[in-house]
Amino acid sequence: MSFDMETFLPYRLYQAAEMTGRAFEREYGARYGLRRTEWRVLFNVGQYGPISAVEISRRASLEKTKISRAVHRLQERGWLKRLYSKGNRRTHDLELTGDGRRIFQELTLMASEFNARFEDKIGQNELDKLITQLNDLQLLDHSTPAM
Amino acid sequence: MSFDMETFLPYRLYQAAEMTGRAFEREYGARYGLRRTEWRVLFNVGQYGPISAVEISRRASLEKTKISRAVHRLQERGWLKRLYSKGNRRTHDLELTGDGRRIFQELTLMASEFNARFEDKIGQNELDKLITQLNDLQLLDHSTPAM
DNA sequence: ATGTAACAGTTGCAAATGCAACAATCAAGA
DNA sequence: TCTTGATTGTTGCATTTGCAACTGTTACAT
Repeated sequence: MSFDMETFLPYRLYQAAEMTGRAFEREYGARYGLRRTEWRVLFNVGQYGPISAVEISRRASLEKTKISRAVHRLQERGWLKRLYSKGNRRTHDLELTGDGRRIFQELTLMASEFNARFEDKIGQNELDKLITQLNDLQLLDHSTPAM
Repeated sequence: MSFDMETFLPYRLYQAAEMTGRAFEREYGARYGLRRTEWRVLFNVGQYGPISAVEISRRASLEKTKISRAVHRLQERGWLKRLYSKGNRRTHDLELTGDGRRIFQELTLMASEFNARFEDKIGQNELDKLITQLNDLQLLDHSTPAM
């Protein structure tokens, strides 16, 4: 009876993710034909690449089938390539192409401008604190089933 | 170059929402056959009902087609009913049935237990502040297309 | 009152997603 | 070596979603 849904974490976070995600999508979506899954993969490869799909999955909490499909599409566009050089033939690392890096730079610029819009609304300290706490949350996620 | 994706709000929030949402889903999903959209609607009707679909859409940042479909399914299960009593025939309020209220109580119990697990991990204040700010921004955003 | 726009809810359909199953590869012990 | 189990990535298929278009209703300006 005393429970207030507005304090319920999954509900709140979904709301916030939905609002910010859609807002950002309106900006980049018009410019590039990028889906949300695709820029998430692109960002990960851009920032952490060369990196494998599984590693992206772990980092970004993305399902591996999503990644697999996003990689194919990004590859078709020539923004991403696979590195088969490793000894392990189950996996391969992913890396941005020249075009991919160019898009990545533009996107990160948009992203930091987007972030900046909230910084003065929330206050840098609160934002930093929140992000740190969200990072800690990830450690609690032990049993990712099919990812 | 100085941009760190881990500070990017839509990315971070998506991760956190995904992690917590899935974790909670593993608990209630086994017990009831509820999808995420459905419990969101159920929660809103339970807490704010009688309430219309549009009002839920505004509150919960849920697309109205999602709500429409979720309402149909919840109605089939007998957890939710429509109130046609109002003068305005475009819309109607939604309300939980007796069964619906029972489920709602069980779910809110699970939800507050779930929250309790994270209480010391995340600052409710920061999240509250963020959501409030996001809500304020959404009011200025008149171009929400189909919601 | 009448036409026009806005609104609430629904539906059609293409696209995205989730989950299980799969093939290929590797690891590690009997 | 051989076998069992894990790992990585991919596909098949059913379900869910997003977006636009639609119906029916109301508001509102002229």
